[in-house]
Amino acid sequence: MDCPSGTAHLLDRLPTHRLHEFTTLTPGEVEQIRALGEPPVRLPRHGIVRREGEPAQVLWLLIDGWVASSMLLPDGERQIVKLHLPGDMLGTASLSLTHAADTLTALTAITISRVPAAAFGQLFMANPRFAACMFLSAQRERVSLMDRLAVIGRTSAVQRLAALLLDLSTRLALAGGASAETFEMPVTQEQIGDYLGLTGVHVNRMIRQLESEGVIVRARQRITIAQPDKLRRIAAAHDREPMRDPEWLASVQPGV
Amino acid sequence: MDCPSGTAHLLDRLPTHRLHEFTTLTPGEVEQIRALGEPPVRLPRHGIVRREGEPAQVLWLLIDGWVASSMLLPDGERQIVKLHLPGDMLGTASLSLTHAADTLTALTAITISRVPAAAFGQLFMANPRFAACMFLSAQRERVSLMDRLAVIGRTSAVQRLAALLLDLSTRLALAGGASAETFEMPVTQEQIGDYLGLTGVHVNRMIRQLESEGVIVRARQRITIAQPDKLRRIAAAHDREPMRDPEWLASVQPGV
DNA sequence: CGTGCATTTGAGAAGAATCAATGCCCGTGG
DNA sequence: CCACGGGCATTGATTCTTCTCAAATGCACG
Repeated sequence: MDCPSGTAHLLDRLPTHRLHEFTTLTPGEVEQIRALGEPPVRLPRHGIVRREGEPAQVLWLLIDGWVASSMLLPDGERQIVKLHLPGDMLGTASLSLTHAADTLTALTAITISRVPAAAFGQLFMANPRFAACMFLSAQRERVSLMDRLAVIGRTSAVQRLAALLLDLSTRLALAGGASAETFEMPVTQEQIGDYLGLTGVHVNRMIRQLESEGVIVRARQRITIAQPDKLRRIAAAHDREPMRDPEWLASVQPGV
Repeated sequence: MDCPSGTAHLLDRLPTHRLHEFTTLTPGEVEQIRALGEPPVRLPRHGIVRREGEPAQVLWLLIDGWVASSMLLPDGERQIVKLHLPGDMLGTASLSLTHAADTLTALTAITISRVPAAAFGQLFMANPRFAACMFLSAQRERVSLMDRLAVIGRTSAVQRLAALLLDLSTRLALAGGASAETFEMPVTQEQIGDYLGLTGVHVNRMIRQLESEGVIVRARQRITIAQPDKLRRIAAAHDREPMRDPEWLASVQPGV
């Protein structure tokens, strides 16, 4: 309709599994969400989607590639707060602020579609089912952050690494359908350190430890979880089951 | 109307500053929210509001007292994920799950009012302004957790302690109106440790360090921040400005 | 076939945990 | 009114994990 750039078709590649996490949205609703996005844009690795401190009234749909959400501390240290995979919405947390709290950096070449907060907000106010999904999604992200807090605050370096590997494995499996025992990890060890609250050097030692114990196998940045059970035993993380179709959400009929 | 217990009037004491964080709700809307709550109940110190793993489709309004939201790790370690103050809603993150992720423990004697998720959900679906406030509130909590992740992952023990003291001070100030340079901290040093990812012993050493440097003064559990600027310099935390009245939220008229 | 980023390895230092003992405050019961 | 007990706070000595600094190696890409 109003898409001269010819990249709008890329939006069709947007993975929708995250949209159906709490209830199955209708095709019409999914289309409404897709329609929020501006024509997708590609960004190279290391490209910056937006920097912390910038105005926060925007968000993005991540169609392809990995993005890190990170925060800079005054003393120059960096904490990676979340690793975004395709299908994720970026920048939603900062919608609650005037200025963005996190920096969004492309870890690989990426394809994203920008969504103005106003457009998002209008759909939110107009479609309660969409609103409920976004609300529950935000709450689910809170739980993930709570889990991460527990991991970083209370577990050892190997445990943290194990938790990360398992988390990525399950999230990639949800996105791809298959069970992701082997996957690419397009991040440097220093970035893993920034994610886990460790130094890159120490991350290296922990990786080699898991490797030497035969728990994982590596070939370049491709990781294979050779002994999932052992890895789970090390990580000691919780299984979280999302609440699907709570009665109050299911009680409203889809608008279209 | 249907309040035989005689404690419903306690709901009038519910601090409402958290409800007006993103837009000023009408008195009618505030009343709708209050009406969600069942007659308030008191619980003694150490009382457990709900345990992790229990069904999650409930939440609570905290009318008075302090509550810790904590998670237990398989190896017995505890992480306190959030300290709730009066006016907070408890249990909202776990609404996205079938089983609660966190345990809610009374740190002082408390007064709370239970809200079934169904009642909350119905208001959410019926009133988009309420929904928007709850959504933004959840996103704001995410930002807080992100900040905490950065603090725990990337800063030293004193810095973490300083950040906690400042956070409590500002939150209490928001609740009470006054600038809270002096306040009661009804938590043991071990609980502070569980919150900061440290041991109680080490928390003690850090407290005494701040004390010996004259940054804070203590009398029992009463803390006075003697040198706020110095404490801020130590903590190196970010100021976060909430987004008030985004256009999309303001564009919908209050129902009543 | 360099050149530059990332990984790997080692040695020593620092920060926080652990273990253990002592002190303090306060409520309780004799 | 005072002795007693329990929960916290405080302190010291020691250990452990992780960081820091530094150097060497490896790998991909132009």
